[in-house]
Amino acid sequence: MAKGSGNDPARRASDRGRYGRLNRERVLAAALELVDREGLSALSMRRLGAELGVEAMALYRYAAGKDALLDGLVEALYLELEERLAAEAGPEGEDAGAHEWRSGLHRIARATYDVCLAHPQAVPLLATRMLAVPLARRPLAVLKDHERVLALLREAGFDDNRAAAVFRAFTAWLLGYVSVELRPMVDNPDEPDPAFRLGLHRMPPQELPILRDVAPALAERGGPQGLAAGLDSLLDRFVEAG
Amino acid sequence: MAKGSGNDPARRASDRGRYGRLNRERVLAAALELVDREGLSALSMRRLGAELGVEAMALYRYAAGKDALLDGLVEALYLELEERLAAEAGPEGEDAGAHEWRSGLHRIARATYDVCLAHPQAVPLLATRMLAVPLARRPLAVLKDHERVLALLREAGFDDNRAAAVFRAFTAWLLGYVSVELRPMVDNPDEPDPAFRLGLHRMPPQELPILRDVAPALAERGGPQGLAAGLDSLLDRFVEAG
DNA sequence: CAGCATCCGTATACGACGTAAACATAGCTG
DNA sequence: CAGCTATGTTTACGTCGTATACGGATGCTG
Repeated sequence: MAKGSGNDPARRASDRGRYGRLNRERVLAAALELVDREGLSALSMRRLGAELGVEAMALYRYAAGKDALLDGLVEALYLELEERLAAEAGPEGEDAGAHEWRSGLHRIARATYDVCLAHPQAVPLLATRMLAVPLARRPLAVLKDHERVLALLREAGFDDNRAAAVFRAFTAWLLGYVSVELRPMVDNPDEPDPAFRLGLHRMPPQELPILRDVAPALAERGGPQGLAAGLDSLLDRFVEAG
Repeated sequence: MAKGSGNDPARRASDRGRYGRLNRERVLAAALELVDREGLSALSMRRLGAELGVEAMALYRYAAGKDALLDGLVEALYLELEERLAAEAGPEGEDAGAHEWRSGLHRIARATYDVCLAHPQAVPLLATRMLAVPLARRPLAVLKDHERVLALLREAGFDDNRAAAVFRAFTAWLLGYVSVELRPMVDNPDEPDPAFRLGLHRMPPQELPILRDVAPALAERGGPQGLAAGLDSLLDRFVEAG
């Protein structure tokens, strides 16, 4: 019977069959991939374990619990953001132009937008975990993003209070914008008629005349331009005229 | 043994002990109160049932399932918004000034802000359910809020596309602003020293120097003024100069 | 009032969930 | 090889959402 490491059934996921199968990075990557593929509600410890060819309890070596795992997902998103920012800037030094903090904020906003559109199913986590975790307990990648934004603002000469105000406006706009952008508008994607596709027949006809008219326009996205335009508006008055 | 409607123990909630104990309004009110008091995670069908002196399954007569109940909570928030708007305007007619659509948006924004601050534990629902429910399936009170905003914009002469763009910016800013405003910053409220209260000792000291400095300022709130200022910025460029 | 349909809350049960605790085994260290 | 630590498994418990079947109360019809 070959005394040892027999081939139990249910030893699926990885080639290197034996022991060092898992690590935090792999767990988080699998979790994010699962969420992207099947949505947040499909993410359970058991399911994620199965995805990795492992029992649920094994995951507890790499995340203290489900909440910590969700925070890990948030961290993964911010790590992806960090990657994108690093890749796009290339190995050249920082762009230290005179008023280039604005373009810096635009770059960060745009990259965040891209990450969110790449992982729409995970975006609710940004809102919910942010509202659950106090500043100092946020994942390191999140804090580094904060640091990056604040560094731009402080270099531009804002004092703490002014920098904080801009930071809040920047974050609010960015978070709100991607949330609105990702709201599902279509009720039945297979329907050819636009009104039915939006499911407008479900809405009370009398009470909502304007909404019915505007709904098709509402279903359009603002895109990155909308993001940038609003950001510019906020920065203009909030800052230069501050 | 009194053959019938004996006084079982566990007949707590309401005086009129008999049958018509429940209705949708009561269920939703109890749910919102429970969430306000103990947080979203305390809201389970069983727990809510107990709160009303009823078995969990009884709730299914008033909400098709847990998700529908959460949507009902969102609806309750928007009904409260509606009340506040009605109360504040008084019985006078609509304010039909020339460019008063701006003040109309400000009034709605402010009232929404107030409702959110009154129910901070429920705010994550706004983000998550909005990202889960397509437009046409949103609760009626939500749609009526949309209608109200769009009516202001259409009366002001915006065409559909322009109105939709302003609507999206308005919604994004509002939602993002309250989310940022409600983020927990304090790690340990009992601590007298501000730095410890924020839990700054938990953050890596070297990598986040600026964040550490700015954190106290970041912990301040923007308040209603911040909301109004940003909204004005957005409306200025987005609209008048559009 | 009697009979009956209808509404409303209960009882019971099932499968999935998060996770505590004890355990077994692989691979390193001496 | 002996022993230690790191890693994954097993088992178990309590809670969750909810499908289904049920019984008693309510209100309509005669």
